[in-house]
Amino acid sequence: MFLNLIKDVIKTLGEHGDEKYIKESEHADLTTTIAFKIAKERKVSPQEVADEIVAKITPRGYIGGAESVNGYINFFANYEFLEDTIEVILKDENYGSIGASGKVLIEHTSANPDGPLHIGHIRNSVIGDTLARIFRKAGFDVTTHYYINDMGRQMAITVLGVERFGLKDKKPDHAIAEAYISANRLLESNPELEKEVEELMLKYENFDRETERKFKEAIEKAMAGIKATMERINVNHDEFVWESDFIKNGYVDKILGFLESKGLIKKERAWIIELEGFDKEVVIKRENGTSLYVTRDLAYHLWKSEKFERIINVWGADHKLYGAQLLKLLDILGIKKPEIVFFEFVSLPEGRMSTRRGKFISADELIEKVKEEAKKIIVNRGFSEEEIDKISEAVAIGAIRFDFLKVAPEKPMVFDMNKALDFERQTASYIQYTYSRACSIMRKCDEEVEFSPELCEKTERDLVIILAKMPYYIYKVVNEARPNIFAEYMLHLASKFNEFYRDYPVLKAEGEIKKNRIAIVAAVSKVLRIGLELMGIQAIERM
RNA sequence: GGGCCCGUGGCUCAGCCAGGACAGAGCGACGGCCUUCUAAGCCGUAGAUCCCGGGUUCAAAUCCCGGCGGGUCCGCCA
Repeated sequence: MFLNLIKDVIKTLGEHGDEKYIKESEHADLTTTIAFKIAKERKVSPQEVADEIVAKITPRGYIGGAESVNGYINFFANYEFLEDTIEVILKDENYGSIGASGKVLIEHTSANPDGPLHIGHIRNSVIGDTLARIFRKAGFDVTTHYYINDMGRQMAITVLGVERFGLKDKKPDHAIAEAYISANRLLESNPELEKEVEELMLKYENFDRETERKFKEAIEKAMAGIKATMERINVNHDEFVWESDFIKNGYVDKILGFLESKGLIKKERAWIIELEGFDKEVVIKRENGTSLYVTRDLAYHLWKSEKFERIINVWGADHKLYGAQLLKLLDILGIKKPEIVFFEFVSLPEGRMSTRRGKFISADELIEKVKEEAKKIIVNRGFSEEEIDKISEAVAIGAIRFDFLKVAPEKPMVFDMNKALDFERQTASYIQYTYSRACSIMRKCDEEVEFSPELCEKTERDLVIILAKMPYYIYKVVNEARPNIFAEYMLHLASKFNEFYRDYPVLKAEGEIKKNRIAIVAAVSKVLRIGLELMGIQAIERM
């Protein structure tokens, strides 16, 4: 809805209607700073220009009025806009869609199957999964991928570890991690075992059946655990793609042929490509004839480009240089390039995490701890055991997801367990609580719903405007791939509703006023529910 | 050493791309609000050299240059 308001402002402004200079404002529903730009060119005061523009324009569509203040041109929505907003929200189950279309691939998480997901992976999952949810809502046909790096050195070491130390009887991904960590220790004190690792890798790439069986078994164990964790935090993948598939299906050969035909490959002993603008050359085939990660990844991207219109990868910032090289190579080959969403590392107060060294906080551990803390809060509220478990699980998962989601991807994070467990600062439960407050009102009334914009007080009007903005934020996330701004939006909405809740009684109101407020509460609860769902956070009706 | 990212009240963050209306939230501190729709809520007070120094501009947290601090990358690893 808000997007329509922006369109109407652009129409109203005519030749001065540039989206870049149209902004949200605390002084108006929308404002433009275009007069400042024009004033600069003409060397006159912005106020003059703004006055001049306002005098000329005729408000169109949803624009109820325009004013010139200090060089800003402010726009206000009319009653019709408010009315249509509530109507659309109450009627449209798919509120938030912006009518986008096309096939989009989002690859995220893709953690090596050598242990459980840790809190760094969670950041990737949460960003990726939330983007997927929001893109879907926008209207895109989204497919999500988890790319399983089954061909790496770390997998060979894992297999070695499983062979030497076996697997303990615990959650399979944790058991795998233990074997992997032990194998790394063993390797450190016995460097001669390197040969064994190399041999495993070589055999795997050459499809030695027995080796394949061992790898597959270890990987599937790890993935079973990883999948269980992801399911718990509401992270879904449509497909799990194995790196080795791209050797088997011929795409690696295809990409090598492509590169060769472009005359890019320098065949020394290994196959090397020199890339303009990069210090180091890229090796795409080892001396022993095997492929490298980048080779298979190029093949994967060729495959992606054939099937999808838009490709998004969610990667850790440590892959930035690699990503730039990949994009450059794809560019040279004329293959559709992915958009890469980089996120900075999550570290612990004592330093960076490492699965190999066993220095990490697993997602499972975090979930359990946060859940215990959440339970403490509701244990004396008269809920049944079952309800307590359900609510604390929903609250814990919400808290974890929101904690990662609300921080801009480019910000490095230092994870603090005490803060993760502090429910005073948990903003997800604030939104969930706000939703259950709205639900509580809805449960207690069965009156008619009838929205009357002219009856709205300031807070109520503000609230409706915020409701109207949800599709606009979806539009922004889809364009900027920054899901944190959606989290911000949801907080803003919840906060405004709580203000309304305090000042405007619903059940005690009468007549038209009551019907009007019920309409507002109904719309708010719906938008909160949809918004929470988009963040992968459960909307709970009682807490 | 070079590339990239980050540096905003005591703490955690938003705002920076497309410069403009008093730099916004939350936590923490202090003070208030439950015979009234769930107080996991609300209101108020205190608290900011927007890392530092230059520059561009009528106007800089935002753009440019130079520093400082932290992170990260620079494998015939993935």
